[in-house]
Amino acid sequence: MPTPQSLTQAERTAISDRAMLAAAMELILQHGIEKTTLQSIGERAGYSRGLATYRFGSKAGLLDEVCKSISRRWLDFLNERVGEQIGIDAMCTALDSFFEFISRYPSDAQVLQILYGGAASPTSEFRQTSANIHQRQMDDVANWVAAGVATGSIRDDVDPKSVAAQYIAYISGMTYLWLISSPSVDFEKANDDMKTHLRLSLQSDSEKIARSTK
Amino acid sequence: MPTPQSLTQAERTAISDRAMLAAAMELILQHGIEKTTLQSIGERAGYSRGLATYRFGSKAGLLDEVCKSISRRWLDFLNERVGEQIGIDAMCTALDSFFEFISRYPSDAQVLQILYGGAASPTSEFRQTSANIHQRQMDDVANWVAAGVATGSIRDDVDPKSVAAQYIAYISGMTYLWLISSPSVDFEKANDDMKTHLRLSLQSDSEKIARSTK
DNA sequence: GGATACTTGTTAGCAACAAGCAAGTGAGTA
DNA sequence: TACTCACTTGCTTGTTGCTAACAAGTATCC
Repeated sequence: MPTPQSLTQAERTAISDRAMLAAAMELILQHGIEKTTLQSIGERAGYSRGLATYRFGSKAGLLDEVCKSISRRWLDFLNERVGEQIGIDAMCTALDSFFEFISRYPSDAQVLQILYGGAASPTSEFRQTSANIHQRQMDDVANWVAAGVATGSIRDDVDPKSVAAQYIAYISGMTYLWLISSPSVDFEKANDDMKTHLRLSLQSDSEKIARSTK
Repeated sequence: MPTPQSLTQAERTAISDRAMLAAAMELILQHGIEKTTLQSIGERAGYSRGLATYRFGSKAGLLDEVCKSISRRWLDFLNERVGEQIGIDAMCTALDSFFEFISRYPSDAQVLQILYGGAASPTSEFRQTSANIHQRQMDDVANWVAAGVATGSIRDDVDPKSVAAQYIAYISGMTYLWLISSPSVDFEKANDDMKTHLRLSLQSDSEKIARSTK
């Protein structure tokens, strides 16, 4: 048994793991992916130059973990807010949530987008991770749309999968533009306009009447 | 003066330049950015291991050139097709053109998207290039929208810059999704739906009547 | 003869792996 | 319960091959 001031093996790895993921995020944000070295990550986390390689196997393995770790936080954040909503309401809430996430945790959002960019390279070992996350989000949106069609709030001639692809593409592209040219893109205004356009292009006629007579 | 079978200095650089850019594209497509070496580019182009470094100064310099070279082809392709169109017509034609470009020159489109991804990294020396290209495209779209508003075909309560950002974000995001998960994204169908949604959300009421009575 | 395209020599830094060290763990014994 | 000793696991250091980048040299053009 470890003494009070000592740690179990599991605690030691948990601590070093968190320290290294945090260090990796800082360094990626400062210097980008290619100039972030496994050596600097280990040392900034307070360990030796070799620990990052030992723990994550390779640079790609580490980036994959950072990617998964941030994605998990984002998906939890999103689910908390969207809850059981469906249809256009869910899509609008998700847009608001995304803007809130970007405002509250800009570092997380920036690093995630940088990693998604790196995942575009063929043979990138975390391309699959990015593809899975995007696919999962598209599936969620497609379900919201399908449910909206089923309950009559969304026009029945829209294809849920196609709308979902457009919606995720919009968010992904908007985040990219925000990252590479922050000042010239008014994310919040674009989101507000997007919500208007979502209603204009997806809402069923009956729903339009119902909402206008309120 | 060079003999018939010999070449002028300008011709020599033009030839080696083209050969290296082509080699770089092939290698990036096969192995991704980080596993593409300046040595392999020079050698695949039929030269020594050092020429790529000598000509482009650095790896970032070379990637920047590849990025600019493909972007130029795409923008020419687009301008040929959109011509003097404005408003929703220009936006729809641009969507069709983009799908045509991706279908006819998939390698160009893939490499360009891979490079845009790499440009997301801070300190990436071609981040500015990507920002400029995206900004220029957004400005063009904003002008189309503004012209559409001016001629009455687009509702006058839309903000051209905001719509332009959404439109470019959609194309950028869609290309990313297409790159990382080709089979599950039906680009053509999404584009067709997008054209419908553009009309539903942007078209002015007078234009809707005019088109429906045709 | 000078300038320009291109090649070869060299160096510092990196990822990745292997071998070693140190701290934690758990079964057996009394 | 308390101690021990073999074993496991976290972590560090030594090393190698590869790469970008630069400097110095050679060949081709002007």
